[in-house]
Amino acid sequence: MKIRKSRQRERILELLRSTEIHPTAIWLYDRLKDEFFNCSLGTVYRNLNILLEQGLIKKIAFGSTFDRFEANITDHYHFICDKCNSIIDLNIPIDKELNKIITKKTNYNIKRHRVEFFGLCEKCKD
Amino acid sequence: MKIRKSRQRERILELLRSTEIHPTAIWLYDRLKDEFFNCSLGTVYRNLNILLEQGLIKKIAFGSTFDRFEANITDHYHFICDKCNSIIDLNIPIDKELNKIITKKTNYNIKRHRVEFFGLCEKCKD
DNA sequence: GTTCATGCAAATCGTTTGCACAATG
DNA sequence: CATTGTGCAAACGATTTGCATGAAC
Repeated sequence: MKIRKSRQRERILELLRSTEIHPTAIWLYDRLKDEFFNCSLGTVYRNLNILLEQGLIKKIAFGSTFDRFEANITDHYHFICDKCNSIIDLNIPIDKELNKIITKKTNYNIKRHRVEFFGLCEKCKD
Repeated sequence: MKIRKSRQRERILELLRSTEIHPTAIWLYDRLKDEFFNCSLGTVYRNLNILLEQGLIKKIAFGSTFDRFEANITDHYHFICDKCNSIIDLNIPIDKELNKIITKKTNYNIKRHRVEFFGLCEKCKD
């Protein structure tokens, strides 16, 4: 199955690349409507899945609640505000040795890890 | 609102304490039915939420579309198998200094962090 | 006896999917 | 023109909720 160009998908990628807020599907949908006023949420989800398969974006999954997406595909950690739930990319190097260290300690063959830090963000801390 | 004793809730907690598989709500429901043959999924969810509020259990919300639960409320890291999705408690000390270190580096007031390691478990690695 | 918990079913939320039509190459 | 993408609505899976009845205290 060949992937064709689509103005909607291009715009979704642009939107994701233009923001740091790690949007939800509906957020993208709301923005997309400004330009494609009849577009549907289904289109957003379909294109998000295509972009994921293409490795152009990443999904941040939180169990049964909603997913969030980001175009920053470099490996990085997140800070998540306990109050407003904003997600912020952390500009700290990921610990490449950790997988090896824990592999040795546990005997599981660890390929990658994910870290989230929690607390109150700048806006919520007062 | 006062919380009363309930045999169903007691059993759910027992079930969670007796297993290491980090069950889903339906898994608990299936077990609960053996004893309370008319019980409902709603009851399971309601009681899980009460137990969560009481701090007697924890919810594992990431990685998939549904939540999983555990009665091990001590702070610990998880290993998650990429193939069979089993979740295994890691018996390694959590890094208590990390919150402070990252607080200094980022200037966010970090209260806690969570780490998940991914790879293939014993059964799936071959 | 008052109030909380349950069972049941309907409702909700995020996401996926089937189908007829529109856009791409 | 052959095929993929879209809009729409219906379907889906996990979880929540409203309501009448049952259990706890």
